[in-house]
Amino acid sequence: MRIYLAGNPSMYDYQEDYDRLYGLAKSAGLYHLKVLASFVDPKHFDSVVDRRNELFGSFSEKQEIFLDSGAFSVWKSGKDIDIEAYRDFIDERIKDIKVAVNLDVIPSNRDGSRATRKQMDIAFEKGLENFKYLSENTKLPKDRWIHVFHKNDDYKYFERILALGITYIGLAPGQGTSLTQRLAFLDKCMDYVTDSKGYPIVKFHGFAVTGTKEMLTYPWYSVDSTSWVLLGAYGKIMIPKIINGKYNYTERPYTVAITRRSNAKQSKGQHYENLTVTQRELVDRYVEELGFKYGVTEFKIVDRDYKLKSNERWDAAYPDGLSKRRVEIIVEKGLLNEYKLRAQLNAKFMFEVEARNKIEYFEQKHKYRKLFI
DNA sequence: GTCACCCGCACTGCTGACAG
DNA sequence: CTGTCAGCAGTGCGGGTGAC
Repeated sequence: MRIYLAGNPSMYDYQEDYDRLYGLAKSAGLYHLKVLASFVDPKHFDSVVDRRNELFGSFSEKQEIFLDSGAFSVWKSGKDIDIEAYRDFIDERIKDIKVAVNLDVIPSNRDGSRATRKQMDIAFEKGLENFKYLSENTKLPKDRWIHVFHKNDDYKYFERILALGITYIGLAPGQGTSLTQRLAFLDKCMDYVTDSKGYPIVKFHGFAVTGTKEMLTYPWYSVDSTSWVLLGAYGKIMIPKIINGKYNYTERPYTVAITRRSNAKQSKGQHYENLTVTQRELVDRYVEELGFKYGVTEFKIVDRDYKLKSNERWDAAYPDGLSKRRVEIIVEKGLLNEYKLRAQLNAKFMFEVEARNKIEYFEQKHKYRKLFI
């Protein structure tokens, strides 16, 4: 399974961040840094390529970019994507694109009402037309185009998709739905993309498959995940469980909140400061082994109209609700005060999952959920 | 003709919602 | 956490209007 890192484009603003990320991927035994970029944010795509170029020279195989068309988010904003612009974008950057997502047509109405069967059929056919157009009119070969099957799509569409010889299918369980619903959707999809024994018959990609549970339950060819950045943004770091004295990357990791501003501090056991001495030692060891530092951060209360210095930032709330605010002073950069560093540390977990979660894992474990129940 | 006032328009900046 | 974007308020300018 390939894990494409999705998420905050500003992760690639600085070379040192890219270098550290690549270093961590390499330390997990991976040869490629895999990144998901979206057509709607060309700057993201280009800065990822620039950073790679700076590290390895003008062209290198050390990176794979998964290009998302962004059809869903653009549709949500009420706009349309120009298919010719998408085609040109791809041809201009063909060297750096490993795989691209078809410009799918979203069937449901923007006001949230459910589309009729007829509207869905039309949207599906339109999506297939786009697939045909893009795979025939760009330099990207057909087997590197993904066609997406959405949460509310009719399962009969799978037969059409497969009959057209599409060999890479995206499964989109949808955001905001519960884990149970997501797993139910994916179980059903497995009837179409795997054989009777549960082995994949085509490649399939899991869109926004963020949880370890989903990642490890199905024989994905690839997934994309934002959890490394998001957890980092929420002030958390991912620490692998230790089983028989070794780090384990097939179980859900501990997520430990470490920032002093974090609200998770109140919820029991989740915050670094609430861990037992032994647990804390394990976290410290992991952080140190990966070459990260906690850093030093201090707080002070100031007037509302205080002007921040370059090493300062506002803390979330106004402590007295009126004239005063709290400022965080970054004395030394580290995991405590830099979300990018936390995200990088979290990416290491992803890299290790990917390095271990080869197809053999599924063969040995005899795959997907249905068989476990 | 001059002045005060009003209104529309473009622009700026703030805020909240939302996504990655 | 950070960036983006829509929506809204505030500002400032120019032109039109009416009172004197």
